[in-house]
Amino acid sequence: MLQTRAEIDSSETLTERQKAVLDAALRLLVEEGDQLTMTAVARRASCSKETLYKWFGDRDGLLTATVQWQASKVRVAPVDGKGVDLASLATSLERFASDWLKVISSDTSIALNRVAVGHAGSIKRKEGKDDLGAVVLENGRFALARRLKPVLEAGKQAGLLEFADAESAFRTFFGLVARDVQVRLLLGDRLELTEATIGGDAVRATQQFLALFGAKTGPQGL
Amino acid sequence: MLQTRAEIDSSETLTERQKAVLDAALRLLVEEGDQLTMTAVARRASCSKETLYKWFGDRDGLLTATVQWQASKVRVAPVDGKGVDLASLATSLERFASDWLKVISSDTSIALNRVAVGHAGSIKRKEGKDDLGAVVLENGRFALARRLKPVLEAGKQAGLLEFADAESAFRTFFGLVARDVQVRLLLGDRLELTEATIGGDAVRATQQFLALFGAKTGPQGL
DNA sequence: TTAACGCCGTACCGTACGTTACGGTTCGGC
DNA sequence: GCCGAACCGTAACGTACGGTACGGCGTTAA
Repeated sequence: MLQTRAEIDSSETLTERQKAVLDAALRLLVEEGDQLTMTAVARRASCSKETLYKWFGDRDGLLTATVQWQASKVRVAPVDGKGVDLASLATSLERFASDWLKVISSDTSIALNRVAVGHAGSIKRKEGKDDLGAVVLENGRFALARRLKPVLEAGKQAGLLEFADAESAFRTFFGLVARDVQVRLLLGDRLELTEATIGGDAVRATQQFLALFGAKTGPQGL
Repeated sequence: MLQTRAEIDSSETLTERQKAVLDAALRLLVEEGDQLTMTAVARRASCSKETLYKWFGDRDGLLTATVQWQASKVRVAPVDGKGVDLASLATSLERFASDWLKVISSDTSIALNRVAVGHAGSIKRKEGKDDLGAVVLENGRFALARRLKPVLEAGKQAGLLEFADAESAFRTFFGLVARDVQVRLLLGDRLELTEATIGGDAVRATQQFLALFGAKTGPQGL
């Protein structure tokens, strides 16, 4: 009974106790991987299974609520694209890139994406049933696009960027930032991203993006 | 030369009957998703469960054999980077991009990657135990790198490309080609890639890559 | 002909887990 | 102090599935 499209902010409709339970489920998910059993959650959260079923309906409901709960916690700070010059635009892009790399390389994100991918492989869900993959996509890749596109548009208005389609430009930026990182992590590849490498990758991706979509007007070489 | 462990080429050591069984498992994997039960495989392949266990040891062994069997089938044609001029280089890159997009958007690849991702989430595997994620990575992303890098190096030798690190250049190319496609597909996003869009994406990714890494010598505008 | 062998089909076992049921405890309201 | 609601802990139930055992059948070979 929670959400279909997952619009409602979880932090509103949940009691503190329920949030604590979902936090426990989240921790368990990160630590134990797919071994997320109802008994384990109940034990970890010091609550009864009966309560779990009353609150979340069934295992799928618990999973969905957990994913949405995590999603409601990572609302990233929106970057205002007001004073747009090349330096501030680059800074904004680097910030987005860095934030995104941190997100997709976090244990929580990896665990959640693993669950959602596995969930998408089950065919039982009827049309319109809330599936975890959609929730993760909506709060991950699509949320990023929604926040980044205004910045890109502002850059275009200011004559700093040139592109026909913001969606296409965003996807290129996405590719330049993420490259093979997410898939490798999901497949279990060790690949520790330190603060330094993330920062370097963010700068590199931003430079490449600007090289591809930066306006050719003005005296910028490269 | 393909895998780290499990070097044996599947097509060599398997009998025809065994290949047929693995094909049945593969089909079942694509159709039913994670509902790959031993009983279902036995029924689909018209063999007994006892035979499955004798041949593949346990469920994990069957899964691994299935993944490796599929991997042994998709040996992509190696592109020879001999006569290197800009046009042939671009054609090679477009070919790689197109092939890769076709692979990652195929039902088989999606199903296999889903299984491998789920597998990577289970923590029970002792160090060195063959895990599906490594096999998929080795035959996917890393195999692509092994085949593409010689082409990149040849382009560099011919003065057509400029880069310091082939690995880094490859990863950028990878990002420009795949962008968000694989993650979205794994998460269940509908996203049909037609022959036309794949071709267009391959051309775009190649142009962008050449814009970033193409040598600045000579009269090439963009 | 018959003995050995490989494999199919199926029944069977043990276990893990989702789900339900129930007794006991805490707590707010009257 | 009493009642009811909410909740905890745990036992119990049903099922699905990995894994094993066994009888039967076709094929090969002595």
